[in-house]
Amino acid sequence: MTLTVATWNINSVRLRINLVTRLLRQHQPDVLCLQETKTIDDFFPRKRFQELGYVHQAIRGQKGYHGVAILSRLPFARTDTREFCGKQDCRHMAVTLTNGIELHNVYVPAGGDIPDPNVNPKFAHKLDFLRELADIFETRTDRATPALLVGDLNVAPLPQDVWSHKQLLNVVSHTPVETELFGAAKAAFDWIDVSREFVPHEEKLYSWWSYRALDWEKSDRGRRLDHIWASPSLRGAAKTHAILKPLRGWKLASDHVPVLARFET
DNA sequence: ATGGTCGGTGTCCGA
Repeated sequence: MTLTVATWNINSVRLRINLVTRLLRQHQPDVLCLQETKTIDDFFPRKRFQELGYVHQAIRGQKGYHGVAILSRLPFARTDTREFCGKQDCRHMAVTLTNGIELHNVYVPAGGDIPDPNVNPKFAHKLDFLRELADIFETRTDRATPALLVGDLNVAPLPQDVWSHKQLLNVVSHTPVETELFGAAKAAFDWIDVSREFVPHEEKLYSWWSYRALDWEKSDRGRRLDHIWASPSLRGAAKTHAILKPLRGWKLASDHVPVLARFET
């Protein structure tokens, strides 16, 4: 089995379809997981992906906000979507490939600005979402199933996943309550943090740079919000990994860059 | 300590 997977918060798939096709041509992943597609399914540019060989498509979008999609050259045995926190927003899509790998594409709520669930319902939603993410896999008994969980998880868990650990401890995405719940979700299925299998914890590693910087590259105030998790049954299977930082410099860039990994068993 | 920029259901909301 070989599988190359890519995840990218695209921040409007219709606006950036040309960037997506450039990524697919250059890197040719088998499967691409998108978040923040920001379109209803009727307007999703299915044909553009079909033309590039990504004929297997699992799409779940809504008007204006959120939205996830899995575009694949490999066929699906099944597709599934979950409504986290009892909400209808489109934040999860799962497929099982015919090679047996189960793939979850997740878009965790950003959580708003104020890191207090008592005054900020968006932050409360984010914490609930992370708890549910832990619960789903905690209760699963089929630990042998090869599985991947990728997406914009909107948490930078490690001190070196942000430009300043100290200055971001009270900033949503890096608060202790978030990183603890993130850790619990990760531990619930013994998920492997694939990016950190390749890059030591002591090294800075980011996948997102704010639009608000005058010069994103010069200030380099990034965060690692986008993740690829692999189940323990895939330990050692990840052979290559990349976070495509140069794409942040593309014209009309998303504020997130793609994360890629290649698995071989 | 603050403000800064994006995209879309656009003169507001979510990120």
